[in-house]
Amino acid sequence: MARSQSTKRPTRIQREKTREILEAALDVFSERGFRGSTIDMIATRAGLSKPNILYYFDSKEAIHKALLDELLKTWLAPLYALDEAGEPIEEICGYVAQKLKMTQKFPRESKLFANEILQGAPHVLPELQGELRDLVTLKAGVVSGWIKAGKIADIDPMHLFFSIWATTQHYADFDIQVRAVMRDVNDPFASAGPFLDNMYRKLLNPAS
Amino acid sequence: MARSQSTKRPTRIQREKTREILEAALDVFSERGFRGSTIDMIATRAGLSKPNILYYFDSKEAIHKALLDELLKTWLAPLYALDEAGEPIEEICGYVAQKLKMTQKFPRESKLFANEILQGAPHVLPELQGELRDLVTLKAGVVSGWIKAGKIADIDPMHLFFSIWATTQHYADFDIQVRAVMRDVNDPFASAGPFLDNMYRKLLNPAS
DNA sequence: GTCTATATCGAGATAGAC
DNA sequence: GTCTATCTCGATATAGAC
Repeated sequence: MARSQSTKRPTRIQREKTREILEAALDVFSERGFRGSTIDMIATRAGLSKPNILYYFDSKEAIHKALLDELLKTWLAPLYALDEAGEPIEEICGYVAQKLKMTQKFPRESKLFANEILQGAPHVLPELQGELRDLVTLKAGVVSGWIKAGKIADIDPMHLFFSIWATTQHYADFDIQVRAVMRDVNDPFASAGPFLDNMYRKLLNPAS
Repeated sequence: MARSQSTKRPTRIQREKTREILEAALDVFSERGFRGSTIDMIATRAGLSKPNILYYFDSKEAIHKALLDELLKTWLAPLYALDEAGEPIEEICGYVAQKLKMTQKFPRESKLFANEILQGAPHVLPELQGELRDLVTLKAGVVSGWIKAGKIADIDPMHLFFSIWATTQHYADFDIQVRAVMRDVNDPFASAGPFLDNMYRKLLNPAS
C-alpha cells in the first residue's frame, strides 16, 4: 500500500500519528519558519524517526500545506460570525475580543500565518484573493450599512479590519518584543483586552 | 591583506561595493527571510560572484547582522523625537504619521525586522531588552505625565505604542494580504493615513 | 509500519589561478 | 580584487532489512 495520504480509510492509529506529527510540526514551523525547520526537528519532537515522518507525509512541504489548510478554516470563523442583525458596536468589539482570545490561545497558528504572509503567501495567495477577499468585502458592506444607518461613526471598514488584525495578532507574532518591553508583566493579554475594547468603542462611537 | 571588515581605511570603491551588497541583501532577506536566502541570490542581484561577496563579508550571517545594526539605528529615531514639551495629541499623531511614512518608504526594512522578531529575535534580543525597553519606558513616562495633566485620555501608554507599531507596520509586512483584499486600490497607504489619524485622535481625546 | 543506511543535492565557505 | 573549481556539510528523500 502506498502512502497513507492516498488511503481511503485511515485507521485510528494512523490518524493519531498524523495528528502528533502535525502538532510537532506546528511547534517547529511557527518557531523557525518553513525553511528554518528540518524534518529531523519535527521527528524528534514527535518522538518518531525521520523516515517514519515521511511515511505519513510525502514531503516536508506536504506537512506545511496540511497545517495551512487546517488553519485557514478556523482562522476566518470569527469574521464569518459578524452578524448584521446584532448591535453594531457589540458585534465589532465582540469580534475584537474573540480575535484576541484566539491569538492568545493559538499563538503558533498566528505565527505560522504571519510567516506565510511575510514571505508573499506562496501557498495561500489564491485563498487570500478568493475566499478572504470575498468575506471581507461582504462584511465591509455590513459595516457600511451600520454607518449609513448612523449606528456607528463614519470610518473605512477595510482599514478597520486591518487594524483589528494587526493589533490583536501583534501580541502573538511580536511576543518577544512585547515581553522585552513589558519585562515584569507576565500576561500582556490581560491588559491588552481592555485597552483594545476601549479603543474601538471610542473609534466607533457615532456621537463623536 | 585580510578581509575588508578589518581594514582601517576602506577605499571609495570598497565602500560602494559594500553598499551594493547590502542593498541587494536587503532585497533578498526581506523577501525570503534569512534562511530562505542564499548568497548566490544576493550575488546575482548585486551583479557579483559568490566568492566576491565573501571577500567583502566574512559570512552570510555577517551581512545579515550588518543590515540589522544599521536598521535599529534609524528605526527608533521617530520615538526618540517624541517631545514632552510639545502639544500631546499632535506629538502622538505626528509620531503615527511618521511611523506610517517610514513604513511606506522602507517596507524592506520593516519586513526584515518582522522576520527577525517572529523568529524570536536571535540577533537583536539584547537591544530589545536594553535600548528599546529603556526608550519605551522613558516615553511611556512622558505619556503618563500628559494623562495626569488631563491633556489626553487615560490609556495604557505601552499598549498605545504597541498598537501604533502594529497598525503602521502591518501595511508593509502584510502587504500581500492588504493588496489581495483591496484589489482595486493601488495605494493602501493613502487611505490608511487619515484612518489612523482619526483613530488616535478619538482614542486620545481627553473629553471622552 | 518502522528502522538503519545511504543516495543525492543544494548551499556556505575556501583554495588558488589570474 | 575577482574569478573558476572544489571542499564540506547538512538536509531531503529513498532503499531495503526487519
